[in-house]
This record gives sequence, structure tokens and C-alpha cells, in this order.
Amino acid sequence: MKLSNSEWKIMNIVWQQSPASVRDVLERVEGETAWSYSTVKTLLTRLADKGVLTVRKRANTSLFKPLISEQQARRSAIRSLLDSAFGGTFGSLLQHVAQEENLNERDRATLTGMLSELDAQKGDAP
Amino acid sequence: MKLSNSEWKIMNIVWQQSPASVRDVLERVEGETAWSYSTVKTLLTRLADKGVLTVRKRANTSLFKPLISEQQARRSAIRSLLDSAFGGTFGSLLQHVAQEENLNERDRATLTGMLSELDAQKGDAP
DNA sequence: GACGGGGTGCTACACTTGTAGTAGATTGTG
DNA sequence: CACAATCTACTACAAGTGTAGCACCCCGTC
Repeated sequence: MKLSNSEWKIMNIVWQQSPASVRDVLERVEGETAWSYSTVKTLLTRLADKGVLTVRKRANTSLFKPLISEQQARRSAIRSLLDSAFGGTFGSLLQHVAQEENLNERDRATLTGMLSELDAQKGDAP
Repeated sequence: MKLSNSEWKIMNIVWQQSPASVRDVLERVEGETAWSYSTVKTLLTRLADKGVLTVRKRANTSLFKPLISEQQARRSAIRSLLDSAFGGTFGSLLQHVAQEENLNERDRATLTGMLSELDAQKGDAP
């Protein structure tokens, strides 16, 4: 389940406030984005069409609830990043982070430790 | 510099074989994808238009070279993942990995160690 | 019971991505 | 030099994203 940028923004809100109406979401994004009511509605509807949210009608208002957990979504986002940018292995992500992101010495050491562990097993998760 | 899936596939090749022609790339992706010559050409051209590759003409053939490093691209891909899916902090990525991905006990412990380190400093990298 | 505020359902439209075809320029070779 | 093999340039088109407008419906209030 691949989410786009805007879709993540929406989902992050719906995960926090589970049955959420268009207006609920709109109120939360106001200030961060300048989305119109319509835009939020379209995004929510699309997510429902994709099967990521359910809709239930309460009076005349649609309430949306997540069908996938934040964990699932995060997991698949990581997977997809690994596949396109890190040759599919978690190890190379760690390696990159250890070398490139600015970590302190302790953390870097920790990571490189993990790395050699991973290298040692070589039986990676698919 | 945001790269799409196919663009990553192309870039991964060009990073390996620096001046690369359309045909060079095509040969490398054959077997993995069923892209036509045209498709590869379009993708390379688009990347050049985006300023991610340079083109130089050698006789009648265009040769492409990366203008950004794999590190830069990876870095920005991570940044973008963090922003959309992990509230912008590296810590929550680590946390997710520690809890959700299937690591062995050693690695998990290592990560949670790092995590509390990060929490302790609280002065994260922007 | 008419009206206004908020809601829904459609429609739209520009830009990006995935994928490719075609026409015309270039070049090595017999 | 003429021809075939290559290349490039341009065009195309469907699906996905970002962003929004409009018409119409329902419910509470005067």
C-alpha cells in the first residue's frame, strides 16, 4: 500500500484521531497546509477508494477510520525505500546512516557493531 | 531531488557505470525489466532535464553522468521518508525498526540502546 | 415552512510517472 | 557513395497526484 506525500499527511491525522470527519482533518492541517475543504475531502475519498480507510455515515457526515495500521504503512514505506535506494537490504541503510548522517561517536560505533552482526549472519529478512 | 521508482533504477546503474549511454543502461536493466530502448531514453532525458544527470555528446551518442552522488540521493530519500512517515525524526524510525522489523535479540538491544542515547541528547539533527 | 450552513458527489485540470512509437539525422561499411 | 544499423528529437497517452469548484441535499432555526 503505497501512500503519497499528501496521503501520509492525512493518514497521520486519522491514525491519531480515529473516526475523523473531513472537517476534523481540515482543522488539523490548517496552518500546516492551505488545503481547501474540497482538497481534504478528495484525499480522504481517494484513500477510502484505495481501501486504506473505511467510511461510515453518521447522519449526513462521513467518518473515516484507518484500515491499515501506522506500523504496516511504515513497514511498507521502509521496504519500498530499501528496494529502490538501498539494494533491498537493511544493512546498506544502516551503513549509509553510520557513514553519512551526523551521529555521535557512540551511536556510530553501535551501528557499525550491528552492521558486522548482520554481515555475519548473512541470512537477511526477505 | 526526489527520484521516482524507475528513476532510482536508472540512477543505480549510472552510478555504477559512470558515463553511460542509453544502450549501456538498457543492457543492464534487461532481464530485470522489459523496458524498450525508448523508455530508457525518456527516463535518462528526464533525469537530465531535472538536473540530476549531465549529457555529453560523443559522436552521435549521448553519454550521461550523475550530477548528484548516490549518498546525496539516499540522504534525501531518507529525509523524505522521515518527514512523511516518521514525524521527521530519526529516532522514531529506529524505534519502529526495533519494534517491528524482525531483528535478532542482540540487534534489538543495540538499537534500543541507541534510542535512549538519542532521547538523552534530544538535540536531533535537523 | 423557508433559509442558511455545512455536507456529499461529481467534475476538472495541470503536472508527474510509466511506457512507448515514429520520423528524421548520423555513421560505419561494402 | 548508398544502405543498414543506430541514435536522437518529438510526440503520445493512460494512470496517479495535487488542488479545487460547483451543484445539490439535509438539518436545525426563525
